[in-house]
Amino acid sequence: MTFVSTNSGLPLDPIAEARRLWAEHGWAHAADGMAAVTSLMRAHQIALARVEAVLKPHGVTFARYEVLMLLHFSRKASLPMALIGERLQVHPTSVTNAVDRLEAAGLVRRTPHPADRRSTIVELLDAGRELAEAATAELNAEVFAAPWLSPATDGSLIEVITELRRNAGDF
Amino acid sequence: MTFVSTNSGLPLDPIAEARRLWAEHGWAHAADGMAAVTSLMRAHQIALARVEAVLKPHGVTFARYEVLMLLHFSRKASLPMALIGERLQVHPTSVTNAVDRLEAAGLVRRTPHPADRRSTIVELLDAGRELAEAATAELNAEVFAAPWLSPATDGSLIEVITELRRNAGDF
DNA sequence: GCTAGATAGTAGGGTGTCCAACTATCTGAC
DNA sequence: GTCAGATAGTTGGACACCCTACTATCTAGC
Repeated sequence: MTFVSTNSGLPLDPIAEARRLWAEHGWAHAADGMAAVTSLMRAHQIALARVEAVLKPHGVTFARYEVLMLLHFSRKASLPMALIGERLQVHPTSVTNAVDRLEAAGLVRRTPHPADRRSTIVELLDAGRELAEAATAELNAEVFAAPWLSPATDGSLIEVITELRRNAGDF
Repeated sequence: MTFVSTNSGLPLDPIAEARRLWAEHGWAHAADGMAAVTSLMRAHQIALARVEAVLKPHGVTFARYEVLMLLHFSRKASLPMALIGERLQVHPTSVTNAVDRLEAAGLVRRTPHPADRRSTIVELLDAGRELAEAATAELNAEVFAAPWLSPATDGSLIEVITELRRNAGDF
């Protein structure tokens, strides 16, 4: 919900405007929740755009970068598909999709699980590791350590969302 | 980034784990930023899923619901395509997409702009207004006023994200 | 042992977002 | 007045995500 009344030429905050309208229509009890959800949507959009802009020259998306880093941090640089989906909290089909593309790019490799023939192991290849390291260096410098989230408040953001995730049964 | 070490059987917070790994790898300066961005991604996923679950029986998605509400709140229940994209902060093609489906569902109608023949006005139809009102009532009750965001902290969430958006030049 | 139910992965379908390119139209500078 | 540049909207393509359905395989209960 990001509405702005057209009364003035001043640059209003669309979300604050929506919250005001919500309250005006008798939904004051839900106005904060609406604003919180809408804020989350927009913040996600902003954050994702920044991350993707850095990753694009490296030839990967954030979803695929996450898979590479997950493998990079695992003991043997290899994990079953199902575990990847569980850790990244995405649907199995999303894992299939990401691994398809990573494999086509020569960054990972599918290997049959030695004991369970239903399972498929994804293995990080050298090219994938190199790309992950280079991308991480740039991501850290350009996005994660950048001051668009002021140091004081990003800790607060993490805290609040941690509570939200806990309430949602995330962990 | 949501990684969990496989050491213990305890349900760890994947994001806290990723932050720990980031710090261990000498990226402490970027660990909070990484955790903040990852938190945003996950929170968005959770919030969107809740909203979409409520809207699904009404036959609309959140993106289309936002268009309906924007029209509902406008003076004449009609707005140009371009203005919709600007207010909702999405790409023009996303507006085209949403309006196509809303129009196919008989919820809105495209009308030529009387003065500017480049422009197209989107008009809310009765069915669209009714759907928006019903969906809002349920969304308010089931999601926006629900306690999955504790009343104390959702205000804090809005504040932090407002600052983030302001730093991003959002308004 | 054998079969019912759970689990792993994939294919197909639907939706949202963005980008690049293209048409049509408007606007302002000369 | 004309024409270059800006603006509105659409089309086509790439990606991500989810859901449903389906195959293959494992596991547990009888």
